[in-house]
Amino acid sequence: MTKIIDVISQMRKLDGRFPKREQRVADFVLSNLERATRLTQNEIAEAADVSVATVNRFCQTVGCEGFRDFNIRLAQSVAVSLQYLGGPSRTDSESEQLVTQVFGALVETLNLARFQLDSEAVEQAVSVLANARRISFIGVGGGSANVAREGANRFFRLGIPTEAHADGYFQRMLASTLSDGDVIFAVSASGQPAELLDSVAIAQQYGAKSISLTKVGAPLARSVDVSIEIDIPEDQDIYKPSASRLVFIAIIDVLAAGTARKRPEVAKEYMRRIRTSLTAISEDTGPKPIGD
Amino acid sequence: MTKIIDVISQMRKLDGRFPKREQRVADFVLSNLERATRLTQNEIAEAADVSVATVNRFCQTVGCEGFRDFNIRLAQSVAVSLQYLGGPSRTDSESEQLVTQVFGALVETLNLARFQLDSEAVEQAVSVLANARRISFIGVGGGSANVAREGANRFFRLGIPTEAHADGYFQRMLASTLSDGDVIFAVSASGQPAELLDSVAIAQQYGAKSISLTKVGAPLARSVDVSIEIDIPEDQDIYKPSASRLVFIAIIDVLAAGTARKRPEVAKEYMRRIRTSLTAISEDTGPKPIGD
DNA sequence: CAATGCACGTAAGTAATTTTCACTTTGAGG
DNA sequence: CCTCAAAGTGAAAATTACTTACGTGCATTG
Repeated sequence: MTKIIDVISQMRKLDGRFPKREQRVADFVLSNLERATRLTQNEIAEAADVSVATVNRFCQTVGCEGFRDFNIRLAQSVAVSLQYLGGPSRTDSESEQLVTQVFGALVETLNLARFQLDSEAVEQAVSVLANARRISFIGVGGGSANVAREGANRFFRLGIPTEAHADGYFQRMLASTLSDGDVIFAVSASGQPAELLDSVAIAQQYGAKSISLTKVGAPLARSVDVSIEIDIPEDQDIYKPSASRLVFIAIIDVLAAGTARKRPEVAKEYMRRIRTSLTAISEDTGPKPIGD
Repeated sequence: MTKIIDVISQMRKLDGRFPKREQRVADFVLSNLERATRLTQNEIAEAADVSVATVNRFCQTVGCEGFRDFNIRLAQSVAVSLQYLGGPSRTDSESEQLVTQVFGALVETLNLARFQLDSEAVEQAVSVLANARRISFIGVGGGSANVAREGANRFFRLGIPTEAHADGYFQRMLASTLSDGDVIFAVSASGQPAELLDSVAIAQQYGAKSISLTKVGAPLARSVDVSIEIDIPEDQDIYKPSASRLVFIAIIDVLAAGTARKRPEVAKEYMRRIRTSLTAISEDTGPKPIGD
């Protein structure tokens, strides 16, 4: 059996060369793509005025195993096509384009970042965070400060005392109150602010562990115990949003999820609930640790 | 019958609140999305170790008419998701898997949100924002307050005076100082906080325009001039990565990008000024993300 | 004008889905 | 602790859908 990736193209390819009655089926399906998706074999047969068997044969001609298979593949092809077509008979308005552009850029950047993430660093960071008695997130400047707040907002839900500060002086003072078992988590898109470098140095001096989330090769990255580094091409077009903050927040999410998983009181519930598309979509590799 | 946009999100939304046996089905399907697509009802029942009837009921619980319907919808959702998740990256390491999971979920949610965005509302919001003399972002609770800050952080770069407040009393007082030409922008995941509703009402009373970013059908949404509404699977589970905030921020990005487009000269000049004020601080003068 | 091969529909056979119904569990209120 | 109502569940019947086998007809070719 030939493995067909996209039934719609396959139908188009064979269009005109189907046996007479099967051609009728093809005609009907191709001109009623969305509707055909919801119909049964019988209904399609009736609509195209052919026998049920012909419809079934049509499915096989097209490369599917039978109607069941065809139906699923058609639904998928249609769903994918609709993405590109932006829905039935809808012209993209300016604002729709805007939305598509911005979201597209974000998704693209997220994907890019995903493959840059050093999983070893993530693992180390998670292990530090999971054992933290207290986590102080620091960041300066609107964006990074917000990411720091987001971090505090996320980790306190895991039962770890957290705080976030954007004030450079306060950060330094705070750092000097940390000690063994505490963690200082510095966020910076540039990785250069002296406040952060100072604070990290002070915290380390008093025995706290340090983690940074910043760009590749930044001074900050070199000064911490665990460094998570991302190189995101900042769009020079000022009208395009910078995706870096979003990526940072996504990474915070990853760390939080990983930490939750490591915390015993949380782990069980977490394991049951956390479900995301990718593990599920890519064929499962082994017995799952998840079960009720 | 409820109109379901995306069964996967729907399943996630209800995850944890299904009847016991149906939950088993949900668990299985969510962890084997792609595979589930090709299985029959019987096979799924067997795999989840429940009766066929339960599987069928599960489909209805999720908002589908029956298994057939569910099967098709699932196939479509999966197909769409696969588009954005890139190739099947074989990851063995646990932390790599974690990264993929979290990022995958985020991307999926972003994608979902994108098609929900009412472009007309976006257009209206942009036009209001572009003509604003001043924008006050308000939000309460960790997440929404952060989104509000993010909004202020984004729009002040376009040369519009902005501010963000998370304090309910302050919000109300602030609202009473607004007037014609000002804009109050309320952010809320739930759309219910009295602080926000009050503030919006007060601001409107004094002639300010109001915009809200919240969930579909929320009280807040009904009380404003321009409402941007999104229905994302609520995170009942605090251990799950919360995509909703990310989506909100993405939408803020869209609005900011749209607004920037409407006032090109102004925005450019302000961005330049901000950039120079930053380069004065750090030695690096090369192009870099504006605002740490 | 056979003989051959393909196309097609009918109908039988098989499988999957939906519905029904009776039994169980759960939880609220005595 | 009991009782009752409501909700959840599986077995099996009923329905519906899909697949296959088979025979007819039609066109092409030798």
